[in-house]
Amino acid sequence: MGGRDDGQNWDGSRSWEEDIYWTHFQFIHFTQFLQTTTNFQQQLALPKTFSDNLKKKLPENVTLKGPSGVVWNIGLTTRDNTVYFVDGWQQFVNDHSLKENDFLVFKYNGESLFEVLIFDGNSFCEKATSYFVGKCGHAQTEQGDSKKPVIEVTPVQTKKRGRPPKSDDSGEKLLRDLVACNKEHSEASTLDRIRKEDEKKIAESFTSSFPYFVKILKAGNVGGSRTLRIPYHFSAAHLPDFKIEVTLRNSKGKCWTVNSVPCAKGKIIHSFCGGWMAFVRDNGVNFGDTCIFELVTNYVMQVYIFGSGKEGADNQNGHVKLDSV
DNA sequence: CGCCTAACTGAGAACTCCCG
DNA sequence: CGGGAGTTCTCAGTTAGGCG
Repeated sequence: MGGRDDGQNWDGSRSWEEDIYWTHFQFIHFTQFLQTTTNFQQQLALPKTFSDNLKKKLPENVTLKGPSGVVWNIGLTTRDNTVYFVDGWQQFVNDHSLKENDFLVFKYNGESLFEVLIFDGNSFCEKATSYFVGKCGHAQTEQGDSKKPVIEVTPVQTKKRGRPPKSDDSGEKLLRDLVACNKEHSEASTLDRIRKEDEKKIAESFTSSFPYFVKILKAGNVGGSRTLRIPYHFSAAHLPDFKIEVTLRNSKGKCWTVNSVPCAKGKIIHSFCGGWMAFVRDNGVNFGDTCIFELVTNYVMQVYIFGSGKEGADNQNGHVKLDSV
């Protein structure tokens, strides 16, 4: 994206392709590198090409939506024909711990919303912590009085089903307490909503040419029944209606064999059981951790583990573990 | 709009295995 | 042989969506 090397003319005459792009495309993307010479901690200049084509449509206040789904209200100002993010931008920078050489990808929806992806300028990979801002106590929300980020309240899933946690369940209560300790916005969301939203966001942010599913582990997955239910659609699409052995492989290449059993009458809904606990133990997986299961070949799954719910004391420091084990 | 059913999930009971 | 750990199976509960 953004590659414009064909010497187009930006002083008023646009090619028809450009005209269609700027007038008809629903989403416009651009990137910005953060350089201390541009004083990015205080403000961020929008690309002139972008603002020249859009500035009449830009409102005075816009919304930045970070990878975590949390949104920030940002004020715009124009100086010397350049549009800047100003009011609220500093908060966004602080909350995401942005530093020099990081680069951001903005997706503008044509109204007032910019969705932002954040990349580390050294590793050229996305900043994993950006997905947990505002959820693990990382965001300094109390600083910004009127510009506190807020959890965007959206329908979680088109098919949100399942039993809510019992109020007196000790395991759930423990996890609920842990989450409450680590996040600023705990009052607004039920544990299930948070979990489903997280699963959805992680699933959306994770891309693979292989089929995959995301699970945030509950206490029962690593204790209790010591099983892991595979989502219906994944089971139906990729697994047979009989018991199989699935190989789970971590990033070090170490493998575990896990029994995958269809556990609902007449339906292909698999659960991991035999061998699952060995995988949990050997990889130090705890409840609250997020696992991505990527089906790389027949019954061989690459597993990525993101620790988020465990070791609450660690997370209070703002260090979100991102270890694909 | 209300009812009904299918889809989906979590929880835990029941069962099996293994080790001391 | 008993107890604990691990595995399998079933049930209860919620909700989206179809239908009258």
